[in-house]
Amino acid sequence: MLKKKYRLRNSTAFWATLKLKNCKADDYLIIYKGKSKNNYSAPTKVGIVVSKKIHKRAVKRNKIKRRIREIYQEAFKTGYADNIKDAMSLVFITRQKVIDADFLTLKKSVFELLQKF
RNA sequence: GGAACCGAUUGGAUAAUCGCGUACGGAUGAACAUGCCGUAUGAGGAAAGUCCGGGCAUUCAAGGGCAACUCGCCGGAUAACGUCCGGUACAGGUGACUGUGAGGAUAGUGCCACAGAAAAGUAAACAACCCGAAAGGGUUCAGGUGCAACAGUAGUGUAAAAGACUACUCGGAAUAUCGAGAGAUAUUCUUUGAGGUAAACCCCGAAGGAAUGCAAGUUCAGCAGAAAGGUAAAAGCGGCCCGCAAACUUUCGACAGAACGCUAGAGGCGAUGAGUAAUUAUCGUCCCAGACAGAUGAUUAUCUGGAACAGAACCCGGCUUACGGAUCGGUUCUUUUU
RNA sequence: GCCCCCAUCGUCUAGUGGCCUAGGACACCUCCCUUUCACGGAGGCGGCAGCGAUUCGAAUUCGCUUGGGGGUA
Repeated sequence: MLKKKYRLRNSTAFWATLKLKNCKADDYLIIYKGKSKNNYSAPTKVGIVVSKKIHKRAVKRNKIKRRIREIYQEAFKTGYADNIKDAMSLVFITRQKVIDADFLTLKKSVFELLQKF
């Protein structure tokens, strides 16, 4: 899982990232990429949005969040996420179909989207 | 052997790799560290719905009254409750057992469509029977209607009938006994023995300050104000009134970071005593999440099986709803054998 | 998280417990009118979120569930 420092935590940062509209999408996810960093040592912060419309129950929403974090962590290590390392922030917005996706298809989807940047 | 009923417990485990929150400790280092390492610990029986009751906090003003709200067989338990336990009555089931929003309809008002003579008045305007040439008079049992029609069955009686009378049953009242009480049983009297609806208004009884909810509130830091209205009357103060109070009110704009609140509690577990039980007293023992874009996951293997419902957000006690299985205890009915 | 509100034809809405087998407008379908379309006229289709309870009787009263919407820094 991601540590606290790697997470995007306030709503102004979320809005700043979303306003840039630098995004890629498929059936399951939309990924927004934030501004490039000034200071290279600053971390790339990640935010995940799972709306209540996707599923009513908190358990399922939490599970989706955990899976995406896990996948991001793996992508970061294996080098799939190299081309977003210069960004200040990254926001994952989930779409309706994500509730049907299992771990492997979600993983594939995230990796492909990250490569597009 | 089969079919049921009731209660209780459990709510995945183990291993491997990678990884997260909180607390404490350690090493490097002047500090800083997207820091690093170690140890401990880390979601539920419903954490859910937010339907009740409390604690806690703030506001209102010191108080009084009204309105409104809530509950409703009896007794007990509890901090409190609309909850729980035990009992009563009624209803359902062969039974174990289960269910019940279970005060009052002569305190009053309203409503009871259609049908029906009539839907609650000292009732017959359809119809039936008797008398009479007719007009009309007498009787209201049975019929039909309807959710509901002023007791039911059998007889006596009568022109034919009718609680008109008799017996039994149901209902009501009184008295006696039993019980803490709701009530139970027995005896006697009674046909003046006059419907339903209060989850319609309402009446009676009982208890409780009210409102707002931790996004309550407290502290620190930071901060920016502008325009309009108003001068003793309006506006303000928990719904209203009595009353209180004495300078602000409205609109627009800006800022919204950190800490406390925050988890030792009407706490858990065990033993003994009291009680039918809910519960409670004493003693011993344990410390068991505290986040703030919000921590328990991913992959693989095995275990009968690709294991249900589902994620703490100030904290407790309930209720309700969702749920794949597994285990234990008690009880009933029925069949067969002895 | 906390606190509230709502649910009636495809859409927008009426609706005193019985007159409701739920009314109206627009939309849709059929027919008439017109050379044809539109307008107009006649007719039709189609609904009380779900499950229980109270009541003789529930869209309406009560409880639970489901699905929407709003407020609150």
